[in-house]
Amino acid sequence: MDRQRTDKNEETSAQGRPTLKTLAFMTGLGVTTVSRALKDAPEIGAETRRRVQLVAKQIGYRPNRAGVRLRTGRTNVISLVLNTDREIMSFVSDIIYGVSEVLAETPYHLIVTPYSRSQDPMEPIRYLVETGSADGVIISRTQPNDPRARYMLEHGMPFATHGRTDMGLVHPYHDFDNHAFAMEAVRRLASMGRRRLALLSPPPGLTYYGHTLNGFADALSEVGASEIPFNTVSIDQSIEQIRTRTAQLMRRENRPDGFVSSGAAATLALVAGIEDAGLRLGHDVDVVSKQSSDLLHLFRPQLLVVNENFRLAGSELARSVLGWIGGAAPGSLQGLSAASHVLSLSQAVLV
Amino acid sequence: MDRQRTDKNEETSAQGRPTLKTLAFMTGLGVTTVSRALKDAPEIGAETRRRVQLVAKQIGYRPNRAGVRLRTGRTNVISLVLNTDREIMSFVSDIIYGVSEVLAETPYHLIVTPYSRSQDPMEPIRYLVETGSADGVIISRTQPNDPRARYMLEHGMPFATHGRTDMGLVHPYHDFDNHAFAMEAVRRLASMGRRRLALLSPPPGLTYYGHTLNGFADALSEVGASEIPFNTVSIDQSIEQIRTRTAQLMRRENRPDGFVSSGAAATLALVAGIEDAGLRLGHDVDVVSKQSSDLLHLFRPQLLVVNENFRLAGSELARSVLGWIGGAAPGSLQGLSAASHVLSLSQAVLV
DNA sequence: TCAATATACTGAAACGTTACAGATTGCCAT
DNA sequence: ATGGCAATCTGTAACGTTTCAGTATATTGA
Repeated sequence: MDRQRTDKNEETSAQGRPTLKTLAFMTGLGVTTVSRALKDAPEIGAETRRRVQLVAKQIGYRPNRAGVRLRTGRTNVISLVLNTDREIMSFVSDIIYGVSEVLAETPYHLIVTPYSRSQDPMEPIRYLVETGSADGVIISRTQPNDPRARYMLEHGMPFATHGRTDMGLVHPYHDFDNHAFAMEAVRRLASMGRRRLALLSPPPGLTYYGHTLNGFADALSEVGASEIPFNTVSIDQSIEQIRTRTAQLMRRENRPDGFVSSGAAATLALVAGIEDAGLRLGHDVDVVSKQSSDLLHLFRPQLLVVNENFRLAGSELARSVLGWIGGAAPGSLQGLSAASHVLSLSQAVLV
Repeated sequence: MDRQRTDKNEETSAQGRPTLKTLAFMTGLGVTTVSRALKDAPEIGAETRRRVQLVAKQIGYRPNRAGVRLRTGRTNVISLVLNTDREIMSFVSDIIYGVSEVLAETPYHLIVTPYSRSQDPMEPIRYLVETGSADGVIISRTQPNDPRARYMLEHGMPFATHGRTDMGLVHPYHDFDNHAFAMEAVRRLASMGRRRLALLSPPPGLTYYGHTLNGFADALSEVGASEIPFNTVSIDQSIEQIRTRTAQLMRRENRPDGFVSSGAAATLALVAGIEDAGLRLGHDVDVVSKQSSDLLHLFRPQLLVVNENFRLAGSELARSVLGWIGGAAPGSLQGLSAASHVLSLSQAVLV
């Protein structure tokens, strides 16, 4: 009996880390009271509440995530679902930071749930919903009729999409105004005297493909320019594909004198193709490209750019999911980033 | 008493998702037996084991993470700690995918724990260790004397570092052989007749800064070339900084005729600076650069590159942490990626 | 035949949290 | 006095898992 290790309440001895029981012992209260005092429940006396919170802060109490999760089902996790193959590099990095920025102020952790080419995009979503591994989900590469969004809506999993859907269902999203981008781009090219324009489009299938195409078409008729079809490639094709197709196109009789490109990496390939055909940027042809980090003007000073801020998108998406989880109406959590005007070298500073 | 909802074991009614209790009911065994059967414990009969595992697979049983975590303390989480400001875009995206690839085969989730410029790099580490939020940690931007590594070692938190330390402590790491890279780069430049070489170095403070400098110096003396000091900038400075400093350098009397650059984005700025000074790449000066995605040759075909595979690094790091968690000796979980030979345009294909 | 022993299984307790259903106290109206 | 009623506080159970300390049955050795 030298060691009273048998004592069930081992408050006195070396604790790993404080729990509600520790706090209860220190304050002389019951764990229930402590639990409630910490979350500002109304039936706790004002002084008790303050006292408990003070002690909790002093000893650095942090609720045990597993305990909370087991009891309540809340995971305090937001999952970002990413495609391993096709996702843009800067997108991944910026959006993660954007999301993190918002989550940092909250008890939420960010878990990254990847899926690869070979997998059904639904698979990670089903996993998250079935196992209840997250309180909210952020997805990208959104489609007009997106089964992932439909599924999560049906199963009551809060989520936000990067890009809009078009299924008549309402859910939070954040989107870049690609319609406006395409229009601005065409207008700019037209103002420079370009009349035969081609579009290096987003991947068909994604919603913003349509937005971009429409903006492009709307502006074409507005300015009275004509389209040179270039729909054999899109920005998620390989560098080599884009480059050779562009070169082919530029060697044709009726070649474009202006391009609108929806992706920065693709623009590198596009310009390479143009130059392969012996043509000069800013002379024979002009290119307006979206970019998400301010590097294109280093590549070719003649490039015209519109900046898309993925970090902002990440923050907005995070705020949206949290909002939905917090009970806000999903319809009130939708946002569109306006496309800036087209910037040339001297103006190109990422917002 | 129409609804026998009061029945404590509600096995019969609609379950949310199967638990051990569900399995126990279905098999007619106790939960303990089921739990053990699922993890191939020796004291379970062979047939029972098979039967339980079959049923578990059939109904898609997945252990509840919160339950396991609460009981055992194991989180089944690996945390990737990233700097929000300075981390390279492609690094973030590739390393995440590399890690994910390995974790996908396991019950582990990947959580991203960011920290920003304003924060102490130790803060996220302390958080992870104190709250026990992860079973293993991956850190980057490793320093020769790295307090994070020391802290985790002291507190028994398994981790792996991207880059080596130099504190006489042994822990898993994965590193790119930057010494070899610098040597190869210098040799190549020398073989092209370049004699006055400058180094656009990694950020001082990080371990691979030293490795790179040593490799550079070793090769210089090997080939008998001389160094033009260029230590006012490093690759994590801003594009503008690098560009203007480079232009300044290139306007000097004794300017370099060859560069070794440790980062792709920095190389863009470097080349811009070179051209600002009116000099031509491949003519007045040659540049060997590391890159992690195969874009530099689109930028300037004359660029010489060495590829660093961050995705591979991510996989290796993940494997290392898992290995350590699994009980392997930390000293056996260290790896070095050999630097490939310097590639010119025609050869430049990312491994 | 009996005990010893191995084999195959089981119930109860615990991890830390929250929700439910009380308890205790003081105060007020009756 | 007494009942009623806020205002505060508390014990117990439960979430799903693993571990501890068993129990029951069959098998063996004497």
